[in-house]
Amino acid sequence: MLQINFIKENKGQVINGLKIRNFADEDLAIVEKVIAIDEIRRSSQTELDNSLAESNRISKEIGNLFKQGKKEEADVLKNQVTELKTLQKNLSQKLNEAQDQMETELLNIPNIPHSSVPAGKLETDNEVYKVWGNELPEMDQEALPHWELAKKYDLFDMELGVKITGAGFPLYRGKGAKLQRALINFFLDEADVAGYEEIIPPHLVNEASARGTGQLPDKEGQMYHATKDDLYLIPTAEVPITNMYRDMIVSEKDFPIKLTGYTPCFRREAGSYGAHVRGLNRVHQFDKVEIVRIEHPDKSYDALKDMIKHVEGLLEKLELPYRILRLCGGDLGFTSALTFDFEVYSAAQKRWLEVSSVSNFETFQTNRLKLRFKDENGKSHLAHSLNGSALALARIMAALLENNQTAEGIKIPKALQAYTRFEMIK
RNA sequence: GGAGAGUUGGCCGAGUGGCUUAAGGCGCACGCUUGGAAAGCGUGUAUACUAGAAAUGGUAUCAAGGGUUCGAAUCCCUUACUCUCCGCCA
Repeated sequence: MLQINFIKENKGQVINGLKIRNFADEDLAIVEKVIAIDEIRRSSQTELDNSLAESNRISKEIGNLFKQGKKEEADVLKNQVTELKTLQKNLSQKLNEAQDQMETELLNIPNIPHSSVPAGKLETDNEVYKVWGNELPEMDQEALPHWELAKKYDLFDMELGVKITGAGFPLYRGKGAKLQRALINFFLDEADVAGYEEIIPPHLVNEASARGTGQLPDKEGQMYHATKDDLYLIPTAEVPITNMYRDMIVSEKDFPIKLTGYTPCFRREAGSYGAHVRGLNRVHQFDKVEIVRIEHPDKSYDALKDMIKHVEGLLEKLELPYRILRLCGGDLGFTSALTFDFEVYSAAQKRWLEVSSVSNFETFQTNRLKLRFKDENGKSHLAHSLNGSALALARIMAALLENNQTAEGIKIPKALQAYTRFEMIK
């Protein structure tokens, strides 16, 4: 959520930002609208405060009069306060309405894209920021997609998942399960070396947390909801981990705050059909190691670069060809100011699979979280929050299986062998 | 799931309707004192919104929300959380 004062003071920048996000001209009116609501909010607040100050003053006087035994004079004043109260009731109703309206409107305004975000509407307009690997691996005709490989080597079983739960809940077994666990440990160890504190958070969160990171109210349908206890299954570790700092004022010295955590992630999102959602390409439950950072506003873009380096390191150690995209205005998430997506190339499917998304939210999340820091003068400011996947397992696994298949079996990259304790899936 | 006791500032803790502008202590910051330090003394020490160029004001906040009252940390209701005991349980 943007701050109203920011919108007021940077109206042109906000409108330009919305244009990069392909807002239609008539929808840009939201900016003027929210500013107008703010005017009403402020004038109602001033009026109400003045009236409250008046009744506070009179009430004190009544107390004094009672002490002096001047009951009749006090009764006159009592009536005055009673009159003020009806006025105050109206004013505070007006104020609440304006506040609610402003909140509703503000929730509809996305984050302002960073100046480097390219214009564009579709995925195809994303800017290719970097490609790693000299050429894309070629597979011969017999190369199998990962769902075939899984059958051949008994690595995971979608049908059993259906039997136990439903579509999109994979069951990993044997070397498939071990590979999964190896990847989690590998990613966590790498994050540890890079200075991230490891967290094991709750996997269900309350409404306030879901609101804090922006899953509610706009993405309600994407989360599984345990209605009896009103808890949500987390769609990513970002939610519980970032919410550790909800309603907090940290000290400037605490920066950088670097956290990592492995959790399963649960996503209800209605999938489409066909090959691109087959196997592990899109599932309701997958594992992910997330990295989260809370940073000083001056340092957040350095932090973003650092996070990109970290994710690159992971993919290079896994020897997976990848590319990095800078998302265009049309593809950029609602809450993000700048996002880089990582895609690995799946040779057998002959397509790129998104495995990581690294974003700087600037103050968009921290405003809702009320996550602030005190500077050296004791003034508080909103911190910047960032997060990224490092990495999402299901698709990494898919690419590993496909790209490393040989006539003898599936080779495990060197960096992972210490974790799997096998070199080949046969 | 049942019964009881709680929730006050950065922390501890007093406070049963107006004398609370939340006592007192600890911590922290600054100053005085000192050769230097400690002790001592003094001053200051929350958040949000709001008015103002600023200095400085106003309002709200004693877990959260609602109510009673001219006036609520204090009385009433609802909810959340914490602790103790019982039940269930890996």
